[in-house]
Amino acid sequence: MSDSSAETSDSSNFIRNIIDADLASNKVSTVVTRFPPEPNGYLHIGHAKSICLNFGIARDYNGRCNLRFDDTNPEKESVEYVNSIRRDVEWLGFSWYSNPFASDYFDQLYAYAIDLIKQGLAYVDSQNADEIRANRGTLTEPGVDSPYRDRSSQENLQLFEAMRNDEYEDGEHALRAKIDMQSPNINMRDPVLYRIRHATHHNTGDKWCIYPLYDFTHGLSDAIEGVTHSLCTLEFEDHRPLYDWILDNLETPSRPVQIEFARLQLEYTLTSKRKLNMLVNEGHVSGWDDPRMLTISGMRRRGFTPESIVSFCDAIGITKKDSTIEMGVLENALREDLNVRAVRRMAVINPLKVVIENYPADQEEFFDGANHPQNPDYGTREVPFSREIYIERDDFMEDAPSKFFRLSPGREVRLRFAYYITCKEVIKNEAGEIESLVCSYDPESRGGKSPDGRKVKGTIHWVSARHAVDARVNLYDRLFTSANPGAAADFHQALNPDSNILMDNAKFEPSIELANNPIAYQFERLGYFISDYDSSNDNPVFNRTMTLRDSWAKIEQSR
RNA sequence: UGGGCCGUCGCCAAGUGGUAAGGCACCAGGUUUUGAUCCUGGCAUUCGUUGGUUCGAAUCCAGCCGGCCCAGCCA
Repeated sequence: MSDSSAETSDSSNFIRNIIDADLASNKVSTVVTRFPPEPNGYLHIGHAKSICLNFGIARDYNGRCNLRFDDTNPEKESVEYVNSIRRDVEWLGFSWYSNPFASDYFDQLYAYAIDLIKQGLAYVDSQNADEIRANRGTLTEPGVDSPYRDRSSQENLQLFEAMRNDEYEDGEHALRAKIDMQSPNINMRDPVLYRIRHATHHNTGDKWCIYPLYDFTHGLSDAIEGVTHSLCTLEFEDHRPLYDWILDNLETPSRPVQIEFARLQLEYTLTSKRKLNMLVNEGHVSGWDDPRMLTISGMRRRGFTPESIVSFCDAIGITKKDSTIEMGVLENALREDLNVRAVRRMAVINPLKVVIENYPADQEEFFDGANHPQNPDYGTREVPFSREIYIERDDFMEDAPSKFFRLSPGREVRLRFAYYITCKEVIKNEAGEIESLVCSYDPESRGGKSPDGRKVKGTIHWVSARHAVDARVNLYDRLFTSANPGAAADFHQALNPDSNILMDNAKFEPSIELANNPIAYQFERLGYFISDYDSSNDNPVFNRTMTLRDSWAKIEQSR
C-alpha cells in the first residue's frame, strides 16, 4: 500500500530558491506557508497546484502550513464550502498545522484599523461607491482626492466606531487607506479597507456589520500566523506594494513576504468559478462532483487517485510564466499511477455474442487470471469459461485489414487466459446487422498456448455469458472540444456532446466487486474504471476513469 | 497608450558568466497471452530579437518585438 515511487519533490523552482536563500542567510529559521481559499466554492485542479506548493514546501522544509479560510465576504461564503475544502485537502493527503478563519482575527484587524486611523493613515470616506470609482481615475489618468480625505483622526475614529456600531446603512461610509490618489498603481489610490455590510457571517454570525477587505486582511493574517512566505497567483503582483504598505505601517508579530507564481491553465478545461457555476446551474453537468469536472470532488468520483494529482502538480512546476498545460500531462500522471495499482479484470462494454460450436453446452471450466501482470503479489482469480461468451464488438471486423490483429472471418485469435478460437460464421439479422458469431476452439490451446507453437497475433478479452454480471458503465471524455474553451466568446459552443456516454449493457466477469468502493480496476484493453458513488450489487454503475494508451486507434486514424 | 510581470524544443521546465538537465508529446526498434506496461535509441550548434560588455553570455547591459495582469465597498 505504501507509496513506492519516491515523491521527493527534488524539482527546484524559483520559490524554493528564495526559501533556500532565506534559510541560508538566517532571515527565517522555520518556513511557514498557508493555503488560503475563500469558502465560496469547490476546490479544483488549479487549487491543487497551490495546495501542493504550500503544503509541499512545509513538508520538505520541516515547516508548517495552515489551511486558512479567507472569509471576509460573508455574502458569498458558507460552511458547506468550508467542509468540502477541508475534505478535499485531506483527501489529497495533506494535513494542516492549524485551520483558522481570517474571521477569527476580526477583533485584531479592527484594532489595526484604529491604529492606522490614529496615525493619520486611514480615513472614513463618505462618498458612495460610484463617486469613489469616478474619482479613482483610470489606468492612464490619476485619481482625485476625496473631499473627506482630510478629516481629523478624532472624527475618523468616531465615524469608524459608529460604522461598527451599526449606525449606518450599507455603503454610506467606507474606511480607506490614505496613500496616494496619483499613484500609477491603482491599488495604491486610497484602497478601501472596510465596508459596511449587514450580512450574517458563517463564522461570526451577526457580530459584525463591517467587514475588512482582502488587501487589508491578508497580509495581517499572514503576520498573525507567522507565515514567512505568502504564495499567491500572478494577478496579485500589483497588490504587493499595498501588502507591504500595510505591514510597514503596523506593528505586527512577524513580517511575511508575498511571492507570486503563475496560475494553472489546462487545455480543454475551465477553472473560472463563475463558469464552473454555470456548468452546474445550467445542467450541463450533474453537479460539482460530476466526473467530467476538474473539481477535486469530481476527479475523486471519476477515479483519480490523490497521488496522481500530486504527481501531476510536481510535473508542471512553478514559475511566473503564463502557460497552458496539455491534457496529456494529466493523463500520463493518472495512467502512471493507476497502472501500478489497478487490479486487472475482464469486462465487455459493447458485447457481441460468440458461440463456440465445438465446446460442449453443459461444460464449464475456470482459468487462473493474474490480477496484475507485473506484480505477482496481487495474486490471481478464477475466470469462468463456457460455450457462449461475449467479446467486444470492436474486436470483430468483417472486412479486416491485414494489420487488424483481432477476430474476423477465418482468422484465429487468443481469448485471454483461455483458448485460441477461429471465426467460422457470422450470423446477421434481417437488417444485415451482425448478431453473433460462430467460432471453433482448439482444445489443445488451453491456457493460451498451442503445442505446435503456432503464433496468434491477437489476444482479446471476453466474458462467459452464463457467468456474466450485467452492469452499466459511464464513458467519459473531455467536456470541451476546444483546447481553450475559456477564450471563446461563448464556451457553450465548445461543449462536447459526447462527453458522457452510458453503456447500459456491459458484461462483467463475476469477480468484480460491484458496490461503491475505492478499488481501481483496469478492465483489460479498455481502461481504468471505478465504481460510482451510486453503485450497488443490485445496480452496478462504473465510471471510466481513463482509457489505456491506444496506438491501434492512432494507426486507424492516420489511415 | 500609466503601472506591474513574462518570453529556453510541439507543451511544460532546470539553468543564476564556463560552453543547453528532465518530463510530456512525437519518431524508430525490442520484450509482451492487455495493439497496455516495460526496455533501448532519436528528438534545441541554440535560449523572442538586435546590438554591446567579456577570453567566454541563455545567464550582465541597452534598444526593439510579442504576450499576460490591473480602473470591485470580490478574493
